[in-house]
Amino acid sequence: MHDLIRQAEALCQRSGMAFTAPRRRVLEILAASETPMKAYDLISKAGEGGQATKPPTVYRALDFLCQLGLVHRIEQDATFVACNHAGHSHPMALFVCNTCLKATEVAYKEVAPILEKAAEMQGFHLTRLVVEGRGQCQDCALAA
Amino acid sequence: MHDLIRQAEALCQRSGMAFTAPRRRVLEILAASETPMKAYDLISKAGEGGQATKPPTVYRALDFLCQLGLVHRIEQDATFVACNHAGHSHPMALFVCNTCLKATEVAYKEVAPILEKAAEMQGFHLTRLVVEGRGQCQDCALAA
DNA sequence: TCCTATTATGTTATTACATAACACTACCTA
DNA sequence: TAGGTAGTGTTATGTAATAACATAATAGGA
Repeated sequence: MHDLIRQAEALCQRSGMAFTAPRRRVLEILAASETPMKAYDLISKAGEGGQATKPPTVYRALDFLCQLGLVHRIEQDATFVACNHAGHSHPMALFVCNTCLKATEVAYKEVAPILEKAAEMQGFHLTRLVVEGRGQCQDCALAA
Repeated sequence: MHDLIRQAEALCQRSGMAFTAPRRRVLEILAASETPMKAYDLISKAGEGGQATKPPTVYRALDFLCQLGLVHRIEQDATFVACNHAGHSHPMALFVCNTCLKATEVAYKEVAPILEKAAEMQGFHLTRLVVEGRGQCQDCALAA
């Protein structure tokens, strides 16, 4: 987890962006969470202790972190996860366990070209791809 | 478009479900729309003319139609489209044009097994898959 | 026929998700 | 030191979705 923060600092420094307090705070909370978090849980968590934290602050931090690839938004249920694979920017699918709600990242390197080709066949040029899933993770399968 | 309605009727009859007025209304509006629609646009559209239509009515109809595969929810932006390929239930990716906002459906038959396998390698058993994209459609590319 | 279970809709209210708009601060640089 | 840029703080509001409960319609069995 501290890795992630250090990585974020490095990444920002390299690209001349500021790793400011709210950005750090949001990333810390997400990195410490076992499961993807909803925006408003994040907002209240960020507000614990210190001063009140309001939606725009957190959403802005989330936008920033998503752009850097340090955080992913899971579209299915509007949650956010810290990215385990920050740095490498190959496309990642996010599979969420229906039981424990943890997210598993899976690379889909091989799949992207296929979808791009299929889209291109219909004249559609892809610029962004979202691959997500639901199911059961290993731990929960074993526990059942 | 009338095809879709007839298909819906047939589908409901076969499975003993009622193709009721609000369900028909919602499907008609979506089928007539060029682009995916937001829920609240749908709600106000459904309320035009006749009696006021409220969120739960429309959301219930949408749930129903989604389950039957007659409508898809696009997770990226929380919009809904009527399905061009109703009946066949092979998995479909939805690619949305950034310019005209129309959605293109693309089959991803070949891709599903690959992702399933990749997930399984990490012990994750997939039960639902979401594949969506953004980009530029053929018409908009030609127009540019 | 009448009871009852089921299925679906109507309605009110509320919860959850996200952003617009504007004021203010810090910092860099010309 | 003026002005741009990037970021935060704050208020208010817009947009998406559902909980909870009441009501209506219909089908099946005694």
